[in-house]
Amino acid sequence: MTNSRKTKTVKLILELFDKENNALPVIDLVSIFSKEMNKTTVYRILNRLEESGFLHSFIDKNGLKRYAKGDQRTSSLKSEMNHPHFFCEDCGISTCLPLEISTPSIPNFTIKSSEQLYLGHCINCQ
Amino acid sequence: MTNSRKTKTVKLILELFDKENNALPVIDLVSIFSKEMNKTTVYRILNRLEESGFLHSFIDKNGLKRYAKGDQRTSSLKSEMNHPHFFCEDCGISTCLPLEISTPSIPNFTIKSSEQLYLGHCINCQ
DNA sequence: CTTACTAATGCAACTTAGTTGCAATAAATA
DNA sequence: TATTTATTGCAACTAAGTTGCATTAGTAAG
Repeated sequence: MTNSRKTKTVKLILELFDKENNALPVIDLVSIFSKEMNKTTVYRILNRLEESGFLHSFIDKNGLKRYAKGDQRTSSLKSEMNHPHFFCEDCGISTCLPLEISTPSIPNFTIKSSEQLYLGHCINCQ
Repeated sequence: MTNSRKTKTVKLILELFDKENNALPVIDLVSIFSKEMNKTTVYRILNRLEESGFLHSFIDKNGLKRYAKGDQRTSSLKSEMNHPHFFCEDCGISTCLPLEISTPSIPNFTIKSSEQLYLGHCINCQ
């Protein structure tokens, strides 16, 4: 955490993820904070928070980048380590799923990691 | 197959996928065929070929749309029905993996389908 | 509590993937 | 061969994300 300054803008984003359990698209965060900071700043802060392990990201069904809290790389919690995400086709929310991913072994391929996205309906959209 | 004309451009794309077993990004197809057809045409033909079930698509790790042959929805081949894809982090090729996907059941979620992408190294990049 | 250093920000301009409207073209079929 | 209309080309657009650079503001040293 050497090269990391607790600026006002960083604090705002950290506060939001403190209470936000879903994975949010960057463009949504840009508009949420459009009054407080520039979109470039949002992109760069998210990038840094991912590098430092506070957030992780994935590409959703629409090709949009989403961020959620937690470190997929170094967490000691197995379910956090490399988990699938869920995407509600009705309301568009996306969450982390507390499941472990089993990596298959396939001849001719060396598999290092995976991205798994489950699509369907969340509890509010049944 | 009612509303589908065998135009020169459609034939070119069908021919390519006839010998292409990997999943190709649309932008690559656009540049491959830049002499033969407009990029709008490429997008629209791919769209139609997916609707008609000749191709299927997914979003890759970079958020780019890729197409590969085969129908994920109605195939009688189980491995073709809803399968994971592989993405080589070295050379960027992407292929379908002949594996079945097991959909987990999770309280509060109704899961309809999934997108699974495995990342690593292909046989040429070991 | 100043000063100096430099990470972080804002802004504007840019890139890249993908989309849209519309007039022109060319398959299909009658 | 004529007619119908799916398909195409083109140009202009949208939307997500990136880059360069001058300015601002955390932070740590004095």
